[in-house]
Amino acid sequence: MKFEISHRDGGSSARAGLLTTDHGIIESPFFMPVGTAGAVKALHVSDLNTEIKAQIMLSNTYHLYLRPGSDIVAKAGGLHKFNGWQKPILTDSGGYQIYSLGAMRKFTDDGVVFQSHIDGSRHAFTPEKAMDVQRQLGADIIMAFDECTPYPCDEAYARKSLKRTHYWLSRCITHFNITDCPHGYRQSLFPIVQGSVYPGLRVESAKFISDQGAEGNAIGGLSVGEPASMMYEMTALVCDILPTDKPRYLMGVGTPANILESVALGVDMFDCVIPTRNGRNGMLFTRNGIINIKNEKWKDDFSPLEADGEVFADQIYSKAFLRHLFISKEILSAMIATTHNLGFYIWLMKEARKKIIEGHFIEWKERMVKQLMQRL
RNA sequence: GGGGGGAUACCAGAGCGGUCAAAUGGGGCAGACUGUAAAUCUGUUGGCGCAGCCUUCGGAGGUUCGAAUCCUCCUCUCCCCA
Repeated sequence: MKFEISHRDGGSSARAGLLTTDHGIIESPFFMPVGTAGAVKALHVSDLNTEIKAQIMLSNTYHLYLRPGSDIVAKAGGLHKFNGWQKPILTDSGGYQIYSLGAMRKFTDDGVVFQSHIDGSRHAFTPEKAMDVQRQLGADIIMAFDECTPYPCDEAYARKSLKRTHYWLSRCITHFNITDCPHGYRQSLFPIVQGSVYPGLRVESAKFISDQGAEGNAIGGLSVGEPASMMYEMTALVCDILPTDKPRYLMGVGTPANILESVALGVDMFDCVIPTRNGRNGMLFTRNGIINIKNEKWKDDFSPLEADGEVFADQIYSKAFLRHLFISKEILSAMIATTHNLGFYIWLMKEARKKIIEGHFIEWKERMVKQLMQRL
């Protein structure tokens, strides 16, 4: 994998670059649509590729491990062959999913013992296991096995957890280095900075992560309920320490505003379920602001979803029609909303990149943040 | 013609003397959702000067301290037999 920064914004830490993988080149900064179980919900890979023009998708180790099983995906020849997506893929290690299980899991220093949310069966994940499974799945970028701390989280626990995440990282790297991708192309391992909302821990973690010399670095444990200002503060702190010449990935973020603010801080990669999940629940992100398409006010608004939108659904469908589909619980409602929202997110990243290259990202960002987050 | 049910809030449908402004669904309206246990979940759905009051359970009377709940008549419905 290769990362080359071509442009830097004058008024912020934003940068534009190219990330090269064995499945293609990605223009940064970029957003990764989330396809938890190997598919972006309500979407064909052809639409993700041709219409939405996503450059990379994200998938999940935890989910694919439980179902259909990483051996099945490996037998298919890896996730790209299994789901038909030929561009780059990133898999999350499963740390976050297991954290989300709440009472159904238990962390130990060796790893995590958890129960499947599907059938309650018991499983154990260790750093080595997370590497093995991700080798089998065959994503271009794989993530270290970490513990995502909740918010709030007391400092003592955050410190203990951080120590564990760092210990696990060492084991991930060791195991990663003695294994190979069984599908004949290269994979990169990204470590994850933790430390909750404690500056001291974040700095310590960012230094430790930087010292690993990975091809890219991630910031985790944010956007878990803390105030946005705190998230930006931690992100800024960490970005100042992480290597400049390596891609930075802010995990799980976020709203259009969150993303633009973080791009300004020097983040290159994002993923979030908001455009897909909220889309399925009737929330549309548009260039003028946020729409709850289920609201009565749209019932006779026959204007297109997004007059200047680049995705076919933006032009073809009206707000009133999409509202009708949602109210009628038609499957197409989820497809249209997902297509629109992801199209919007990808467009937003492309615009951000353009503004960085032009050198006036920050002014544009200020204007967009206000505009994009207002409720229509 | 004879016999037997039933009429409850937008709809369906509980309640069968006080704890009922009235269960539960659906529908309506609104909100939430940030490395997806989510095509999910939550709130709300008679009125008002809203920790209280007012008007509601087909209509009109009546019994009772007190009725959606009991009695009488009326109206409308549904079912069975001729």
